[in-house]
Amino acid sequence: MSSENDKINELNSDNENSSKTETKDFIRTIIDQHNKSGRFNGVVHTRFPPEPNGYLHIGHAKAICISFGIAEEYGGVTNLRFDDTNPTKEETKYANAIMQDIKWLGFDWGDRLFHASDYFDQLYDWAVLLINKGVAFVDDLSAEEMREYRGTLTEAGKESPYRNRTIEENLNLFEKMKKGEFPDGAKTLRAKIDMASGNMNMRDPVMYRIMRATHHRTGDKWYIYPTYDWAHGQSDSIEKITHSLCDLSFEDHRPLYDWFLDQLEVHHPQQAEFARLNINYTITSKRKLRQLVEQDIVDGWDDPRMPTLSGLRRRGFTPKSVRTFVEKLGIAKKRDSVADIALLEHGLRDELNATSSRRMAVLKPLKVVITNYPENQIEEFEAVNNPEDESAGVRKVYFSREIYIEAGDFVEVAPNRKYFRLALGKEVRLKHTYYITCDEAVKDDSGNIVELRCTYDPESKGGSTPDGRKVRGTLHWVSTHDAVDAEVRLYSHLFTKESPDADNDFLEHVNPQSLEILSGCKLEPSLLNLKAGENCQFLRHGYFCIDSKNSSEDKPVFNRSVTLKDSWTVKKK
RNA sequence: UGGGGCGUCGUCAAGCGGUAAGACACUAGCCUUUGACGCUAGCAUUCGUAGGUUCGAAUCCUGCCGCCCCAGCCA
Repeated sequence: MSSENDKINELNSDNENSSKTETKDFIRTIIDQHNKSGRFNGVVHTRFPPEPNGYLHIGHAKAICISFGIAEEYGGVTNLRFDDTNPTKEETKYANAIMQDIKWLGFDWGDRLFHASDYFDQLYDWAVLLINKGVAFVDDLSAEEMREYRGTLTEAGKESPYRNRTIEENLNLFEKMKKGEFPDGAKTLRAKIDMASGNMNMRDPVMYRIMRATHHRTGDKWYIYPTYDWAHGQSDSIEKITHSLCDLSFEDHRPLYDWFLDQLEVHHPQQAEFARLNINYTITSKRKLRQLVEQDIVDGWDDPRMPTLSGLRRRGFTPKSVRTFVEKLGIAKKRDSVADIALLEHGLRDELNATSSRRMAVLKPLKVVITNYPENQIEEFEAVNNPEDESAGVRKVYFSREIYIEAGDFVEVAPNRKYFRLALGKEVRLKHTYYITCDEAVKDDSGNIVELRCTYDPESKGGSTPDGRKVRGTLHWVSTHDAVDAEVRLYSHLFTKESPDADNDFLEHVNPQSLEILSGCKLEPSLLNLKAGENCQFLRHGYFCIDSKNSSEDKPVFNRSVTLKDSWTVKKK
C-alpha cells in the first residue's frame, strides 16, 4: 500500500517537474548525463572550429550559438580554433572576418584562439607513434589507385600492396616525406584499420599528404600536411575539449576519431552531431554563395540579400535576432529540416518594434497641395518616437501647405467600403496633424496623377475633431519644404523557389526583383541623424538602416531590413 | 547483399508507457492617430505504415515503407 502511494507521489512530483522544466535537446541531455556520471567532472568545454577559407553564414551561426551558447549555459568556455590543415585554401583575411562575425554575434573566446597548425609538431610525433605501433604505414598508391583499392559502398576494398612495409621502412619513408624528398602526391601516410569496413572512413584513411604549399601561418616549414580527419580529433583532445559539437556529416567519422584517440591513449572528448541549418528561399552552401559573388549576381559577400553574417549585418539584422532565431529553432538530428525565413524576420520585427524610433518616409512621393492652408505657414507638431517605449521621447515635425504622401495611398475611386486610404472625396488623417479631404487629382498629358489638391479641417488639429467623427485611415507624410532626398533599397528573397539548394541550376531561381532601388524618396529630416548600425522604423513601411557601403552625407542610402506585417495587401487579394 | 542517421500540425520542434507542449505561418474577430503593435479564438481524435505486448503505446517489440548522408591525398 505505502509503496503504491510512493509511486503515485513520485508520478505527481514528476509531472509537476516536467510541466515546469524546460524541454532539453539531445545535446543538453547528453551533457546532463555526463554531469551526473561525472565523466568530465562537470566541466563543459567546447570549441568552434571553422576553416578560414570563406565567410561565415547563417548556418555557421547555428553552430556558433550551439557551441558557445551551451558552454556558457553550463558555466564552461569555448575555444576558437581555425582548422587550417589545407594551406592551398586558407587565408588570414578569412580568419579575421570570421573573428569579426563571431564577436558581432556576441560571443567571446577570451584568450583561447588556437589553430590546428599549432599542433603540427605534436601531430607528427603522434604519427610516428602510430607507425611504431604498426598501425600506420607509408603508401605509394596514387590518388586514382587508392580510389580503386577503396572498393565501393557495397564491396570491400583491397589492401594496398605497400601496407605491410616494416616499421623501420615506414619510419624512414615518413621522415623523408617530411624532409621533402618526394614530389607532391607521391606518397601518403595511412592508418592501418580495415579495408573491409562498412564505414568508408575506416578503410585505411590518409593521415598525411605531401603538399608543397606556403601555409598562412607556418610558411614553408612543412612539405607534408595532416588531413582534417587526422588533425581534428587530436586537436580537440589537446585542448581538453569535453564536447565536440559538429554537424551530421561527421557522424560517420566519429568511429575514426575514437580509433585514433584510443590508439594514442589520450583525452577523449565526446562528439555529438546535430543537423545543419537550412532556410527556405536561400542557400547555405559556401560553394554556391561563392558563385553568386563571383558571377556578380550580388554585390559581394556582404550584399544585404546574402545569408552571410556580414550580409545580414549590412541588411540591418541584429545579433540578437539571429541568436533568438537559432534558439527558437532548437537542435535535432533531422537532416532535411528547412527553417522558415519568416521566423528570422519575426524575431527582428519583434525586437525592433520595442527598440526602434519611428520616422516618416515617403518612398514613392505624390505631391499634395492643401489649398485652404495658408501659404508660407509652417506649423510645429510633436511626434512620439516610439509608442512602445515612452523613454524614447518625442521629436518635432513641421507641417506646411505642400507635402508628399505615398503615391500608393491614393486611388481616384475607393474600391470598397473597407478601403480607408485617400480617394477623391474621402477624408484621411495625416499622422500627428490634420484631417484632409481630397478634392482633385491633377494629371499630366498622359493621364498620370502628378498632384493632389486637398482641403484640411483646422478643427482636426492633433488628429481628432470635436465632433468625434471616425477617420480610419492614417497616412504618413513629409513636408516639401524640409524633406530630405534619399535612396532607399528594398530587398526581398534572393530566390523565388523555396528550396533553390535542391537544384544544381539554382542560379535559374534567382529572384530578379530581390533588389528594388528607389531614388528621390522623401524623408523626415531627423533621419539624417540616424547613426550607422542603428535601426529605425519608417512608419507603415518597415525597419530600415543606413547602408554601410553606399551611404554618404550628401547622398544617404537606406536599406530595408524587414517589412512591417501587412494584412491589408493580403486582404486585397 | 555495406555502414550511419531520420520519419510527430504548412514549417521548426517537445514528448522517453498514463491518454499530443510551444513557436512561426495561417484563419476569424476585437482594438488602433502605423490596416503595425496588442488582445481573443481557431488550427494534429492523432504521431510514416502494418501487426504485437499492455488496463493503457507517439513512446516497448516485430515486419514493412519512405527520405537523407558516406566511395577527397576537402573540411
